[in-house]
Amino acid sequence: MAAAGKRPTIADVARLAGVSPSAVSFAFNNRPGLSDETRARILSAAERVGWQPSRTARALSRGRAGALGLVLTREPELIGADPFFSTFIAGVESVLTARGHGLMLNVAAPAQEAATYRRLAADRRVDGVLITDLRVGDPRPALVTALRMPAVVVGDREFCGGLCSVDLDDRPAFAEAVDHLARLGHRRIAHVAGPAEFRHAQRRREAWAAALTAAGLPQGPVLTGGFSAEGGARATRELLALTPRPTAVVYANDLSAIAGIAVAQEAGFAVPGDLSVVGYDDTPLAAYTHPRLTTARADIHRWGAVAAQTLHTVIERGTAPHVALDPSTLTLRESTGPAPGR
Amino acid sequence: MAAAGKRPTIADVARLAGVSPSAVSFAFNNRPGLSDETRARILSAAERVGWQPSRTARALSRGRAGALGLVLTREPELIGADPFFSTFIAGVESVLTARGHGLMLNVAAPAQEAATYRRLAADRRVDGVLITDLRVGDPRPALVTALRMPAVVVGDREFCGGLCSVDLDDRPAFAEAVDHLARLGHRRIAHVAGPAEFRHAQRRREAWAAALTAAGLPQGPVLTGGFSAEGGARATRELLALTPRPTAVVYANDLSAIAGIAVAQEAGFAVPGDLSVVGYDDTPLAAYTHPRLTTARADIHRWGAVAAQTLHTVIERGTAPHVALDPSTLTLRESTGPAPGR
DNA sequence: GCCGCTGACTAAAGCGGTTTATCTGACCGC
DNA sequence: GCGGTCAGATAAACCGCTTTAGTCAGCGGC
Repeated sequence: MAAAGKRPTIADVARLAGVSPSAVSFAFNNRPGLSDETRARILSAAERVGWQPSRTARALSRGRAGALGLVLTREPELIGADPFFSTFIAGVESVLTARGHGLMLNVAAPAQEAATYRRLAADRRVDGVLITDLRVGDPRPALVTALRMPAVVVGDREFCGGLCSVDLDDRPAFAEAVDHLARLGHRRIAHVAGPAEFRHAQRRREAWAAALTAAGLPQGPVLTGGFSAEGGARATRELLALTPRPTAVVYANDLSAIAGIAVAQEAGFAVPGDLSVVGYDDTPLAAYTHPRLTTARADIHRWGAVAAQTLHTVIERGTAPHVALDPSTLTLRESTGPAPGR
Repeated sequence: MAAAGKRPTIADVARLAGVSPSAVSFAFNNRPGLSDETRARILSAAERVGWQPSRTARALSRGRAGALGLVLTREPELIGADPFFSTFIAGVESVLTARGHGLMLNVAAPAQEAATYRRLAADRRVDGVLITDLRVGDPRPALVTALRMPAVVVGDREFCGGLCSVDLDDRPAFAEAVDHLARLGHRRIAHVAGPAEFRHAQRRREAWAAALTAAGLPQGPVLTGGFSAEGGARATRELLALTPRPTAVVYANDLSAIAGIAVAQEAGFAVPGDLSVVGYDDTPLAAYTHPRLTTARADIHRWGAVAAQTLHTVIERGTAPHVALDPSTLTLRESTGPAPGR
C-alpha cells in the first residue's frame, strides 16, 4: 500500500483520522486533552499510512536535534587499534537506539578539534557531546561551556572543569599489577606510559608510581610508548638496554604491551622468564598472545551506556551527578612470573 | 559580544544588513540576484553576529539532512578489534567535514539491522547510507532500494544488487601470498577464513583456492576463524593436529593470524620454521609481533573517502559509476619462510 | 511617452512538525 | 435559565531557513 508517492505527513494522518494535525501531534507525544477513543483512532490511522513524525521537523520545532555528538581527536591509527572506542560506542548506541536518538560521530585532526565542536554547536545538530580522552589542560570543557553545549566528560572527575563526569577508575588495576609483581619478587618495575598529554595516561602512571611506593620499592624507569605498538616496541628496546635491566614492565595499554613482548622475545629475552609484562584493556588479542597477556578488564560497554544516559540527564535537567563505575580489575595470565633468579 | 542571549537567526542578520531574510539566504547559497556590494554587506553582518545557517532548519526546508549514515552490524567485539572501521570512518569524515556534512553512526545487533535502516529512512536523518560488510544474500541492497534510500555498497560489485559500489580488491593480495608460499616450497597451504556469511570473507577464500590451483597445488584445508582472535586460535589448533600438517596458513585477517602464531608457538612449533603465517590488513600490530607478520596493506582511508564521495554523487545525481580502487598488496615480513625440510 | 525588459530585492508560502491560545459544547449547581 | 467549569478538540503562530512569485525602479527602444 501507500504506493510510491510522497511520504505521508501529519496532515494526511489527521485527515484520515478526521481530526486536526494538532490532535495527531498530541497523540504522538502522549499529551492530555484527547479522549482515548480519538487517540486510538489517530494511532491506527498513522499506522495505516505508515506515518512517523519527521525527525527533522520535530528537531526544528522543538529545538532538539535528537542526537548526541562524539568527537574523536586521536590519530586515526590509534583509534583503530584501540578496542575502546567501538565498544564504547556500542554502549552509547544501546541507550540512544532505545530512545530513537542518533549518534553523530566526528573524527577530527587535533588542529581542527575546536572548530569541530564549534560547528557542532552552530549547526545545532546535536543536543550535547561526550568528551573522551581528556587531556592535561584540556580546552574542551571550557569550550563547550562557552558554547553552552551540554556535555559529559568520559573520565577523570577532577579535571572536567565543572562538567559532569562519568569515570571508570583504572588506578586499582595498576596498583594490583604492581602489587602482584612485587609479590613475585620483582624490584625493578618499569612503566611504558601513554601519551603524556592524556589525563588517563598520566593517571595510570601516577597509580603505578604510587603502588611502587606503597610496596616499598624504588621508582622504576618510565618511558613513553604513546599507546601504540610502535611506541611500545621502541620503549621496550630502551628498557632492555638499561643497566640494571628492569625485570617487569607495566604498560599503559595492551597494544604497547603486546609489541613489547615481541621485542623482548626478538632480543632473546624470555617472557616471563626474563621479563614480566602487564598490559591494560584486555584486548581480544590479549588472551591469544604467547605467552598470554596479564592485563586488566573494564566494562567499557557499560561505560558508554552510562555516559549516554548521563548526558541525557544533563540535557534535560541541566546537570547530573558524577558517576563512578566499577573500577577495572586485573586478569592474571602467563606474561607475568617470578622475578629472574628467584 | 553577542553576549548570552539567544542564538541569532537569519532575521537578525537581515535586519543588521538592512535587507530581507531572503537576501541573506541568497548570499549564503551563492545564488544570483544580489549585487556584490549587498552580498558583501550581508556576509560581514553575519560574521559580526556570528551567524551560521541552522542545519536543522535548512534540512527541513531543503529536504536534505546533510548527513550520511553508516550502520555497523558486526558484533561489537569484532568492530573494535578491526582497524578497518576507524580508518574507514576517518576517510569518510575527511570528505564530509569539507562539505560541512555529518556522519550518523549506528551500531546494530544483527536482529535489528533492518529496523535500523528503516528508522534511518523514516527519520530522514540521513541522505544516504554506506553499506559495508556485504553478506552473502545480503538483504540490505533490496531494503534500501525499497526504502528509496540512496546507498553505496562498500565492497563487491557483483553482489550489490544494482547499487553503486566502491570496491577494493583483496584477491591479488591473497594470490600473491599463495604464490609467495608456493615459491618457498610449501605444498600444503591452509586457509583460516572469515565468517562464511561475509562476501569479502568468501572472496578471500576463493582467491586463495584459485591461487592454489594456479600454482598447481592441491587444495588445502579450510577452517573458519571468524575474523577473531579466538576463532583464529581454535582453527590453528585444529590445523596443527592434522596429518599431514599444513606447512603454511593464509589467514583471512591479521587478528586471527596473530592469534594463530601464538597458538603455534605455544604448541611448540616454530614460526616460520615449522609453519609460515600470512595475515591480511596490516594492522599496526602486524609489524610488532614475533616474528613480524607477512600481511597485506590497503589504503582504507582512501576507500572511506571515495565511498563518501561516491555516495554524494548518488545522492545528487541519482547514480554514479562503480569504482575500483587500487588493490591491496602483500608486505613480506618474517612470519613466512621456506617450507620445512627444504 | 509608452512598453517591455532586466537586475536587485522582497513578500509570502512552504518544509512538517509543536505549542499556545481559543473555541465549543456538555454538564453542574443554584 | 444562567454563569461557570472543564474535557476535548482546533486554529494559528512558530521553529529558522529556502524558494517561488512578485514588486519596483531604471533603462533602452521606437
